[in-house]
Amino acid sequence: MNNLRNLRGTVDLLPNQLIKWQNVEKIILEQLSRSSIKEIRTPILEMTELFIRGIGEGTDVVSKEMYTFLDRGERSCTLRPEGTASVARALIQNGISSNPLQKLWYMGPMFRYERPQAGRQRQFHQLGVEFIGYESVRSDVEIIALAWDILGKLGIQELNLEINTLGDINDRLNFQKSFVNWLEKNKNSLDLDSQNRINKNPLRILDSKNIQTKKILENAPRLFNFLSEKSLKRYSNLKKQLEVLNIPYLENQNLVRGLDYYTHTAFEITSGALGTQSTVCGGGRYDDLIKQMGGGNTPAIGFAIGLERLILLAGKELGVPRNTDIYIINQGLIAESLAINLSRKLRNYDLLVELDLSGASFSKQFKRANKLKSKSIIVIGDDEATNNVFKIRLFNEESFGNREETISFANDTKLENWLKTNLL
RNA sequence: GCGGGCGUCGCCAAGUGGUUAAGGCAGCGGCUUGUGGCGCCGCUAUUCGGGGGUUCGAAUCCCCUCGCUCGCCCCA
Repeated sequence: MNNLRNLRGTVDLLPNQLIKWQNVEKIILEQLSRSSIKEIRTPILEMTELFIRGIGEGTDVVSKEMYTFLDRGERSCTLRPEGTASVARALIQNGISSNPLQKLWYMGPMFRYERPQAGRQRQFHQLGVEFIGYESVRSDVEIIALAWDILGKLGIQELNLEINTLGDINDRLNFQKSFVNWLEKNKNSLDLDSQNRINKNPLRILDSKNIQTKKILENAPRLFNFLSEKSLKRYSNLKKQLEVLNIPYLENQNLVRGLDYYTHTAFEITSGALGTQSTVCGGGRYDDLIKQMGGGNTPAIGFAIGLERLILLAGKELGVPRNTDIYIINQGLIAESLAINLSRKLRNYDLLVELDLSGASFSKQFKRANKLKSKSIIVIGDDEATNNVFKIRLFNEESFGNREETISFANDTKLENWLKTNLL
């Protein structure tokens, strides 16, 4: 056996799997286009510094999950672990001030160096959407609705939307001060991971899954109690509007999400069907990120959907391949070129045409046509080539046996009529 | 990074110390090089993830290693 293998945590997507991917992507793209959201493509490779500054040094993603290496010029490069930082960078670099309001999407591979498991790979794919320059609650609602609708268009059932608010920077700093204080006092009761986070990333302790820690946290100060009037108002407006749209949500005060840049709204969409990695969509508002990265004061909100997880959730019917409409059986030099020409003509009718290129025996070619469940076949051999005709017939159960029709290559009308009665 | 499970053909597998490593699916060839579904016949692992050891003898026992997988942490 071969010792040349793909890298751990990467996968080959084979033709039969890609049918489902392509269908899912098509549905997504249609919905994005209808929502007037424009595509942006940024490099997969960026300076390491971008993610450290954008995502935050204390985050798990940056501290232990990045695919980082030195290039030949000794520059530290990183394969992007997420898309928002790159988009922000691209906008700043290309001068967003000329158009501060933009709705953008991107789709592509992301990389995180973790142990693979169900629903988690080192190279995975995300669809990301970012609304840049929008501050209103309406934009929060629209972006959540968009994520919700994309999942809906794919026929995915039984999703849970969880929401929370993290307040603005001041709310957060006030809370953090008091929270860290409390944590220090109760340090010994916390699990080890949480103890280590006290100084690095205290907010993340909030959604610890350690049972003991969870219990102790019940008595900790709550972020919610540190929110300003304005932040609270914003949050209740969000909830009201979601209710108007009939989008069901659950409030989860422990939902803080992993990245430093979030402010106000944070949300997640999960599905029980995914097993332990249940999040299919995660997002939130990041009003300070672009300014922090050197741009102007630009509020923004976005989300990312994990495509692998989406594919797991999407129905089987999206993975069904399109049937061959016409299989062209051909043999002999002249027949070959006639066949190629005919296949081109037929494809103009948006038919799926499979041209046999093997030169194998007729019976072999028939068997292949049958294996592909082709709806019809065309036969061109020496006899036909000599007379400048081809034979065509349906190839299903009922038409078993010979009921061929002979059509001249010059007689396009007859061909078109046959197609119209039988295939189109 | 830490736990659990597993590694026999492209896929699913039998085999648990004794001459040639079942079988099924898929694939390829033939019966049938001008007409497909069925059937029949044949071919496809000197080798059991890799290395070392025990033994007269190992896919089967032991050690190491690699890989896959599920879970923890965390995320998509």
